[in-house]
Amino acid sequence: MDYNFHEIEKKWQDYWEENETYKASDDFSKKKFYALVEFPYPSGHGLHVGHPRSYTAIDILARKRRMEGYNVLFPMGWDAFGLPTENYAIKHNIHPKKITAENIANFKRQLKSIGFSFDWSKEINTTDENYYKWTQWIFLKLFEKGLAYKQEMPINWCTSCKVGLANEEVVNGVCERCGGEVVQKRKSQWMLKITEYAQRLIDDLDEVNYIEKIKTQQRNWIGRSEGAEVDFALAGVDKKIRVYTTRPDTLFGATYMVVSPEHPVIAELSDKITNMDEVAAYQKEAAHKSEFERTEMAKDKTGVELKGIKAVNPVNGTEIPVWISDYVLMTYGTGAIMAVPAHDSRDWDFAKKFGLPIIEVVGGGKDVQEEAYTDVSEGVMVNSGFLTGLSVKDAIKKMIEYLEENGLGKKKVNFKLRDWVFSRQRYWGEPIPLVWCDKCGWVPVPYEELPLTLPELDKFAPGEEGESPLAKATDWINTKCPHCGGPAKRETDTMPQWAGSSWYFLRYIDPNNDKALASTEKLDYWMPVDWYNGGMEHTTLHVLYSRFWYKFLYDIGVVKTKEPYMKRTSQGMILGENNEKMSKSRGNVVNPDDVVNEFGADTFRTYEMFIGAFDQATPWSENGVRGCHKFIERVWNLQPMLTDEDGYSKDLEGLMHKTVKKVTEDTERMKFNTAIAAMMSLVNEFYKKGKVTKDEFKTLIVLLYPTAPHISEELWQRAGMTGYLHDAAWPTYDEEKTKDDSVEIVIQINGKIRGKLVVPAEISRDELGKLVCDSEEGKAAIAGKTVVKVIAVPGKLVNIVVK
RNA sequence: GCGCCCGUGGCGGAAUUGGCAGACGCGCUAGACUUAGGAUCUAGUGUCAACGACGUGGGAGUUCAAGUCUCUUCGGGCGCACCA
Repeated sequence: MDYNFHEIEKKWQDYWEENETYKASDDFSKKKFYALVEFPYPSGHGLHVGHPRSYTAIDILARKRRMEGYNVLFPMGWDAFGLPTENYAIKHNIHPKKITAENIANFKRQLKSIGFSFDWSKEINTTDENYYKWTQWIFLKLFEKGLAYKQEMPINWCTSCKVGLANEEVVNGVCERCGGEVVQKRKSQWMLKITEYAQRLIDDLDEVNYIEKIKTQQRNWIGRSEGAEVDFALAGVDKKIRVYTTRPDTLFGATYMVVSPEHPVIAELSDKITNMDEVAAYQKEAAHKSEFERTEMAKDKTGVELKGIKAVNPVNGTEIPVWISDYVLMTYGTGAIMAVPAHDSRDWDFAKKFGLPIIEVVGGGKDVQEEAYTDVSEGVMVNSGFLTGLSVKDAIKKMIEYLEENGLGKKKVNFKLRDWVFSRQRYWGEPIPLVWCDKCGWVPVPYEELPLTLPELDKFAPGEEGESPLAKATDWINTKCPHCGGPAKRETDTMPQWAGSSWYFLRYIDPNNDKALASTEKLDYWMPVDWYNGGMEHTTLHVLYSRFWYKFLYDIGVVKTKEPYMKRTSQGMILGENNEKMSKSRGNVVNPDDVVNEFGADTFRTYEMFIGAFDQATPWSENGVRGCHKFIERVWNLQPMLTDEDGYSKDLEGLMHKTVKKVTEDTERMKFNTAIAAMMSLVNEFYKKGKVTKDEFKTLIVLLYPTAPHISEELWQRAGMTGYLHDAAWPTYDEEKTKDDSVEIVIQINGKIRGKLVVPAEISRDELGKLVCDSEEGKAAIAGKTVVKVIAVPGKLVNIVVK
């Protein structure tokens, strides 16, 4: 009766597949549970041990929900458009479609070998024409509603991928994907107006149950701030410069202005500016700096005064100089600021460097000539005319009222979030279904002509200047305008990888529908996703983008809820044995195939969950894997200890109920490591006794089933239980029976442990105190001293304070 | 620089509301068995000058009682990074 996991795991994987055990039901009268994990990008490297950490966790929850009577949808698919495949295609001159198919086959084999309870009948692939037809459909809807627009603008250009990047894809000034240098390049790009949804993307976070860290990151990324726009007149010129400030209260302390080097006012005033050569040189210098250099330069401020120009402070009429500096960004606010060096550290640095005046307007801090006073929660306004004496909070309110009454400015909310750069000059992505007609402008490809499929090419590399590979497909490009019938050209840009993943969870619901992205009936039943787990790295990319698309689909009536995901959790990273990030170059990569072959899928799954706290990074340990394998084998070897007795034996009844409670609760809290520890302890108890009743064994393997499904099913069958384990119900526990009749109480004297006493569990505070004081241990401790106080905590301890 | 999280044995990590620190696993030690193995079972395993004392990065504080709360400091991680 050796534990032959190869045989057992194959047997049950085949059984589940043949019988479609985990197929979601179309019975919409049942309560539903939509469990979702991020679908993988099928790279050539195969599955990483990090993928199964997320998948096993949600698989455990999906299996538990089925046992609790839910109709569960737990699907899987492939996010298969993307650069690595395309780069491989370019290098080896193989069609990306072919590479994608091979990679998917490998991923699928690996996932199946681990025994996840995916409903494979719902499998999707973002590169399927019948899938991206609907990605294109959503894009056309966005275009129709004015949320997609083309604009010439400076974009983040990855010099290595030769592709434009969204702001979200630039990390520390380098490409998020390849680490290549990112420079600014002017290009005409398709943009999506995610900014129009900024406020709703913040507000509706209140309605969902994401872990707090994710909510915070989303809020920070959207970056809402409240303040005011203020117009500064220019002396002797009929022109105004508008600034945005979150601190209108400090307006009396504005001693100069700064506009960004790209600000249009500079060109408009070029005949008034007396040092235009110097200014132009600075503009040129700023334009040549890459994003990386601009952030590197953060320490030392540079700038040039616009000589011949003076602005007028609207509240006190003072004339103040105007400067240009690249610390002011054209992409935020109005591209111009009022500088208050006394209460802003950046302005302070600039003022000190260029000898500009510093006027204190909020009192109560240190000398503003020495340091900017920015934390003004306690401050009171000084030198500020009608604001003097007010708190900062009241001063902000009063100043906004004043500005609005006098037509000098108004209250304004700003966001850091920028519109989403949606064009990629690449082959392996969804073609943007638009046509350029010289007469009609941008015309959408008619819905009935979707999908607009990729043209067949034999070379996939982008042009040196970054033009799309599609630009070479002349037969494909030249077409007729759907509107006027005249000659027209297709858009050659494709969509970014985030397009397909922004709505994939909707397609799972109805993957073969050719009339709609999914039927309304099915969408209404299954949405929203009940529990979504994935990596932290997708918080400001995928999660934000997909929430935006979902809200748009809500607005046009496709879906009925405001938010796609009710709950979002995140797993920690699995590191190499040396505590470093797993990577080929570090030589510390663990291949899931090797673990499954040597120890089996059940051991692999158990270890993935036992490795450490689910949300924290933890190093891999082969000895840890062996420990879990030993546990699985110990469960197997309980078989000869099985008795014919029914029910729980008297001495283990409490422990059985406690274990059911612990595993049930810990699973819901994603404390998988402690749930497994509880099962290990239970098995240890069975070994100590040398026997286990049928019902005790049954409870154990039901609890173990979500974590280690193959061995559990096998043991269920071998023990002669009726039916199949996957049809069994999740065990219940009796709260009363989890409580012991008597408990051991710790006796403390002045906080030090001096003894222990077993007392009845149900006992009042007073009784407990008395009982302990009257006990031998208590008496001994008190002897010869005065009792000052007795603190009794039922079920825990009694602390006697003596003198 | 700002914001958030984390510092617990030789290691991974436990510890609802402040209430026996170190569950569970690894490793280590000893024993049993034996077809001699990376097998299995049993027992032990925080530290020390050891019937006691000390112990959750360091220092202070609140409390009858602190890993848990407060302040401070050091170390590590993540996020944002000139966002006005």
